[in-house]
Amino acid sequence: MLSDNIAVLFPGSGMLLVKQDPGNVTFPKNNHDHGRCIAVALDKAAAVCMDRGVRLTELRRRVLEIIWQNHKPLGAYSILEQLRQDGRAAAPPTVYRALEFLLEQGLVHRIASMNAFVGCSRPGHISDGQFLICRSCGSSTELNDGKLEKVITRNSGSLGFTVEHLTIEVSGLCPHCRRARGEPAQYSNCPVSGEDSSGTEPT
Amino acid sequence: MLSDNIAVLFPGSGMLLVKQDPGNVTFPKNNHDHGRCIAVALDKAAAVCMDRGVRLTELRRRVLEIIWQNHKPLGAYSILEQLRQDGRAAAPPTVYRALEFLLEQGLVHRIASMNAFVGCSRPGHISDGQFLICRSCGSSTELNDGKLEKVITRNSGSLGFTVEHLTIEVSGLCPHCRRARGEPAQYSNCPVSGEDSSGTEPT
DNA sequence: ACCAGAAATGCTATCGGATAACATTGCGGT
DNA sequence: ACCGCAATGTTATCCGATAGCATTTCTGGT
Repeated sequence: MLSDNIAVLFPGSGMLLVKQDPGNVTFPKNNHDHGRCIAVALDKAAAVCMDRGVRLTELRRRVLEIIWQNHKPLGAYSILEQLRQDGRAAAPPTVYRALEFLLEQGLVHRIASMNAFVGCSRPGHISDGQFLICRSCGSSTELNDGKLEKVITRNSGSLGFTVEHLTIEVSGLCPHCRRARGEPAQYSNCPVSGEDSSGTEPT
Repeated sequence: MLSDNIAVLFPGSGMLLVKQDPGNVTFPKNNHDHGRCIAVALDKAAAVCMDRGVRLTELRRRVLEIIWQNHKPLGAYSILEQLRQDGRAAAPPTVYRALEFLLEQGLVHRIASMNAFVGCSRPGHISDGQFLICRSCGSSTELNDGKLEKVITRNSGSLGFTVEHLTIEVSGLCPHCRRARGEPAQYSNCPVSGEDSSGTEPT
């Protein structure tokens, strides 16, 4: 586990010490200090960009800030709308180019199942991550389970398939929404039954 | 492993014996008998629908057939175009309603990362499946790894998250395309390094 | 300080993906 | 034959994404 350092930068050194996002250690709590999430994310982003010699322009920074306004994946046109509310001239390419940059730098993730974008909780790390997305409140949590990625890569490899990119998105109910519905904690209420495992190598 | 039975139907019994899709036991070969894939898929679909008392209309059947013309996920508007080439009146809702039906019956899958649709290799089974999609040739293979689903469900559950739907899509290079590029078999050329596993319970 | 080239942004247009709302057709049961 | 409902046709509209080109802004070299 990482220690509790806040974004510390060693420019040009290729080294970067970052802090775990407090909102993502578990599922984001309704009452967490989200201002801190934003501040940390923007700090980390500045650090990563400086470290890599790329430019976190005002537009890009602002788009990142908009995405980080909460933990819910946000559509490109919602971002566009907010840019316009800033009084800025903006068209779709404005947003998509900023997003392209942020994706390249690993500062945001694209949630394919929603056509939306969410802040990366571990910028600077190269990983596609896994996402738990609540269908009720829309919040998402990023996991980075290296073991899971290895298992998939290994099973794919046994079929001769070379993995380049993983999309793993889980939709369901987060603990808060489940509790709000009076449903008890449970692991078994999943329609995805594990009835077999054909198609993959036995482990 | 299932025996090699071809689609056998017990109408109304709730039981259905189906054959493994020969094109999907491994990654689809370039020279496999795809006509058989199509015939089997359409037979299975008819069986599943009869079994469930739902109607596989001519339109729905045709859309399924179009999707099964190969193992490459197909966009809704490509389907639309082909329907029109049939001389049929068609607009987007025509396609999307047929797709909605086929998805509900588990006859096709939606590939979120491509906004496209592909035939289900195990119709009648309830599973989201996992997909290996070649970025070079576009072909996809469906896996159904119950263990993988269980691991994800369990890890999510340990965070209090109830899983309802899994999206697992892997993009990369299929064995045929990799070979065509002269790249040797390998498991390690994956940018998704397993550097850690923060965010999930240790197993 | 200036200039040239490159990077970033502005802008227009267009395409693909998806759905809402309502009209019409067709099928099954009585 | 009639009714009711499921399925399809039709129109319109919205969101997501990108191509292509013009303009501005930044950066590095002199």
